[in-house]
Amino acid sequence: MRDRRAERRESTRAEILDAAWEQVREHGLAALSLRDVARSVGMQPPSLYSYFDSKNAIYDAMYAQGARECVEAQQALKPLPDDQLEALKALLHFFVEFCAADFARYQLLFQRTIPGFEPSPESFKISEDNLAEIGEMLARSGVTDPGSLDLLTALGTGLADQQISNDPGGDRWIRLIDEAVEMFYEHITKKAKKPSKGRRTR
Amino acid sequence: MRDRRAERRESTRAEILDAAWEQVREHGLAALSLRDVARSVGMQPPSLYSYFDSKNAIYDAMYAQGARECVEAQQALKPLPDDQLEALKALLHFFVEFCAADFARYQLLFQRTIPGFEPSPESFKISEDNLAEIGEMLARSGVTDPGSLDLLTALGTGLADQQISNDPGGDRWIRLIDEAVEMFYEHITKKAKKPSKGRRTR
DNA sequence: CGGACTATCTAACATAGTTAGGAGTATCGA
DNA sequence: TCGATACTCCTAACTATGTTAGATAGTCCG
Repeated sequence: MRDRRAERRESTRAEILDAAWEQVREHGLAALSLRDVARSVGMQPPSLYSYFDSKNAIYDAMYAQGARECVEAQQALKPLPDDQLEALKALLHFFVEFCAADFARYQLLFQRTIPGFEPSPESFKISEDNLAEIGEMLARSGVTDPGSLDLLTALGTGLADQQISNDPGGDRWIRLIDEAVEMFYEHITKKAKKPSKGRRTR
Repeated sequence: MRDRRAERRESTRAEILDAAWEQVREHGLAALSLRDVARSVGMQPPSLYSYFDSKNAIYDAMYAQGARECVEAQQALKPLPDDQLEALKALLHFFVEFCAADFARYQLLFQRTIPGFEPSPESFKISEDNLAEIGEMLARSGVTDPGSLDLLTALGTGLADQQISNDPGGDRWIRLIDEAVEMFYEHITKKAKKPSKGRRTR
């Protein structure tokens, strides 16, 4: 049975990634040490290279893993409430809470923290597809024009960033999500009514 | 003249910091290499230790420098427009553009990117005082309650983060600042009119 | 059993931050 | 002016990092 081998290999890979996540959650994303990872799975450092081509390959696998977790968490949202306002609230809650749940993962997925590391096209595609789907969800919730989409994105990332940076474990910014979405929703509905293109204000 | 020495020392420190900034802007904040810095100022690596206690001490000095730059850029805003809406716009423009102007500086000041580095109390105080002053400015512009302040903070950091992460050199999110502030301002003025504490919506 | 494949090891290399200790030079008090 | 002091800069070396090369043992298949 050749599968036995592949299976064992895959499980060792997973073990290594688990150890890496633990490391990274403990000491910071950029502080990942191959030697410590190796030690914690009972190997010598060079042995890791049978499973990953480099340290960045490990980061890449972690990125893909994190992105897949994001997809899963997002699937759990479906079906979205019919009410557009509620749907938006649900989406933003999902995003902020996903980010706040794991700082290292947040950094890996959404910040350019590690010099020399960029997710591989395959890994990045997971995020990209996910983003596209969120875009569709938003479109179905009435957010169509690019500007509004950017604005909502900024609002979401801002809430997530503040939450995880300044109140990890708390809910200071999470509590603001509903209010923020209401503000945003009122704004775009008003904008839709009077599409005064040439801005006259001031 | 003992001053001569101190002066020369100070100028060498500045030279080192300049080299460090260049490094960091080129290769990423976390990729700062003492050896390269030393080489670029014409020294051997250990010689840097006459000027800074450690690599983190260099980061700390850079942090202080960045924070001071932030203070300066902010002073240039005064006097703020009397009109509250315009004042808020000016403040957010200042912040987003300050962030977008230098990614490495942004990371150093506003993200926890480097494991093991925390700004020293003295350096952090610069940021803190600055933040306090921004708080006052906002209060004078009508943003008083903590929730609204947090909301605006999230909006600002979100715009800045999206701008510098996804459109460096462009103005995609900068263009949204005015709209975002208008949205926010309308929201808080409306909230002030009917302070319905117990939320009844939904 | 023999041969291929694979996982793992040890040894070693380059580079990183950092420390120790010494050589040379400017500064200051007497 | 002279000797002591302090300071700057150096070389050498230590530890830790990611990574490569090459050898060794174990496992699977014909």
